[in-house]
Amino acid sequence: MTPFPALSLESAAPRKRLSTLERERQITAGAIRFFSERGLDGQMRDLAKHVGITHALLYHYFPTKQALIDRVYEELFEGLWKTEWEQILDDPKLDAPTKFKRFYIDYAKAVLARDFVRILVFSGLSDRYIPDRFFELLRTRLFPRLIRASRRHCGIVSRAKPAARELELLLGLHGGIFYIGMRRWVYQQSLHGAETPEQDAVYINDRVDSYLNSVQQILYAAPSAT
Amino acid sequence: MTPFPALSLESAAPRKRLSTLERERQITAGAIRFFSERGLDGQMRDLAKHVGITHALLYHYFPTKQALIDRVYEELFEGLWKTEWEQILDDPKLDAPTKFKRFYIDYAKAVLARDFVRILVFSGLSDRYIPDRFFELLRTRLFPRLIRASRRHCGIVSRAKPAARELELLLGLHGGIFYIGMRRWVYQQSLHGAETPEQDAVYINDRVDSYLNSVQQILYAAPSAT
DNA sequence: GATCCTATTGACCAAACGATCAACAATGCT
DNA sequence: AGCATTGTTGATCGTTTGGTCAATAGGATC
Repeated sequence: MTPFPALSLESAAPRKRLSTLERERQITAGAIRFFSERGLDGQMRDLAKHVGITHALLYHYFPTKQALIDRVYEELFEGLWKTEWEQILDDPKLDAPTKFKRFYIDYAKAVLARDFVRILVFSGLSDRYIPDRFFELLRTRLFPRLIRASRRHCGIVSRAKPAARELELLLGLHGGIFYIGMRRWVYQQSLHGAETPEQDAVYINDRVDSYLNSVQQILYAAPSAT
Repeated sequence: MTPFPALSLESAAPRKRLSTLERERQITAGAIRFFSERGLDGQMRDLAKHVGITHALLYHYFPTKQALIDRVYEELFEGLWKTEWEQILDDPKLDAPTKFKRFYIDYAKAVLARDFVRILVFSGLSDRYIPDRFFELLRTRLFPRLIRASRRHCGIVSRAKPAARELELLLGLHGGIFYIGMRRWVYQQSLHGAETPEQDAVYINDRVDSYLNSVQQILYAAPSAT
């Protein structure tokens, strides 16, 4: 498949003998790249080539393939969630549009990254380890805050459990933003030109405006719609 | 993995000798189910067990594994796109909300099906065969019509090529709807109770309303927003 | 520069994998 | 009933795969 057996990170053949810590980091980083590309079924020998070592060495650092995958999961997850986001969403001085936009623009930068999106989806299709943990975060730390902000935006103070329609409309926004990552890193369909964080911010702002401009009317207006 | 070697479609061990056509259909149907569950890396022997035959018989009907996968791709794609959808969206007598809702509710029933969603994503992560073809459909037959209906809804008659922001806001709606399928068939996170087509319709209607209620103001109003 | 420590490797194993083929056994035809 | 057709299987092949291990060699310490 790959034209060259050795590759990217290394120039050609860096020979040998790194410190344990350094090599371990190198393997972990290489594994994240590799498994995000090939999937969790990627072969250990291919990964070894990718890192520039023998596959036997992988087993010196990780007792089993699953152990390495677990490490990849850890590495990918840790540092992903910024408590700073919760501070933004809890800040009583900010209005809803500001909260949503600041949060989602930064969230997109962290979460819509290639390695995370692909491994999230790979894991979803197999062991579901990442989605289970990730949605636990969203369910407990994110969605309640966004619902609260949405309600306040509409002049509602209730702290009642979100209704299904409330949550679903929010998930429409959330999923619409995640769809940017799906198209970019899974389908690899670019539909239109430049893909910079600045452009993403424009699109995210529009999506947020669309949600906040209509949520009042759709969910909390007197029962008579369509 | 699976508790029973033989399974679903067959009662126990249906012995032998089906007509060529019948067996081929059985294999194809089984392969769709099987590959949508295990991914395209699923083993031929497991698939054979799943269908209730020997894996050698698979090679009697399909010369190679790839040939079978190609067949799965075909089968999954054919009959998916209903020209009826284009008729709805082209009908000058319908207003935008009706068009969007009728279309997306029916579209969701066909496209957000388990097998299609999972194989779409599996394929996206590997050979991208399905996403490439599917997005070609969306790009040429769907999005232009939805943009046209959106513009008309806003009192705009231009037939100019969609601007990036126009298309992206629409993709926010589209992706938000597809997200229902992702959560259901990939992440398998059910966040809240019942998952019936009727419930889906409610959520889809809300999403469509949210988009159409705000698109005018966001995209086509005098330049002064936030 | 000799010595020790251990990071690194090549060779190897058993199971799994896609693929092949000669032999077997239903079914239809006469 | 007998025969030809062909759907079906068990055995087998060559390769790939995760995993093991004894032997090698690079670097630090003295």
